[in-house]
Amino acid sequence: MEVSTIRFPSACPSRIVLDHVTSKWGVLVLVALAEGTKRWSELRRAVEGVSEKMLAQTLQTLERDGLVIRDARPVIPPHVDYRLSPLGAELVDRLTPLMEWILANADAIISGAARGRIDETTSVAHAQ
Amino acid sequence: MEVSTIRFPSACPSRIVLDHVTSKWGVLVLVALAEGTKRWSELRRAVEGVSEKMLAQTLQTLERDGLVIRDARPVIPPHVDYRLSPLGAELVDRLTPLMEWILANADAIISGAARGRIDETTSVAHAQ
DNA sequence: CAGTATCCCCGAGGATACTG
DNA sequence: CAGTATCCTCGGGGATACTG
Repeated sequence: MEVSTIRFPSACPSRIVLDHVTSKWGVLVLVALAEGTKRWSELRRAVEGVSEKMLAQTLQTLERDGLVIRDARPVIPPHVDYRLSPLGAELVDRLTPLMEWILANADAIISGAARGRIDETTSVAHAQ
Repeated sequence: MEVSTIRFPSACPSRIVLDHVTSKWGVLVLVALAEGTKRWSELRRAVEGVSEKMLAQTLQTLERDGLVIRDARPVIPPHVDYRLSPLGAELVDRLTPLMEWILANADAIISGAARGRIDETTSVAHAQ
């Protein structure tokens, strides 16, 4: 269970990728695509609250990073599909457990019940 | 491997927690604390590039969420320790695989080599 | 349908100075 | 040492309008 010191030097590609992935909409888009290929309009609905500009920007970033694949079919009306690349799928595999944990624990955390969980392992903590 | 539709409704506690965790410094602080208890000054060094204001703010948010425990000892000079709560440790368990993956793949992603990995599963993709 | 193009605002976040 | 307090900037991100 030793994590052996994960370091993120500040001027490092890892910081950039971290920023892309943890950008406001990045995680949500990636998770939405975990279900499979989706069209633009489906994504807009799946990622509740995202604006057109932000969806476009997020998708472009993820595509440039090689995490998402854009498949535009030259028909009228336009038909564009987005899906995870193999690399993106790997990433989402690591993202999903995190998302499920957050969904499962969010209510307790926000309601403040989390402080009740500071049990045996805690003693004099945060006397503050 | 079916993820069975993870949904994040926009007006939901899960979005708030997600924002806290994926805040610019949230992930980095949590990962830094994965190694164990750390003092303020150690965190400042461990989380390279963080300002005092942002470190304080991030720690306060994480503490309010019950993910981090603050242990202030009333001595002079002041001595304050931060560590993960049991809940925070659970979260970090899900965070660590993600961070390690990002560290391992960041260079390839940023350099653009990622697009080379679009192999057999891809065919006509992103004619762009 | 699937996007750009613009304009604009607010607040996340940085720099600096100060304190118990 | 471990923080506040204050000021200020910059760009993330929203609203709206337009297009192939």
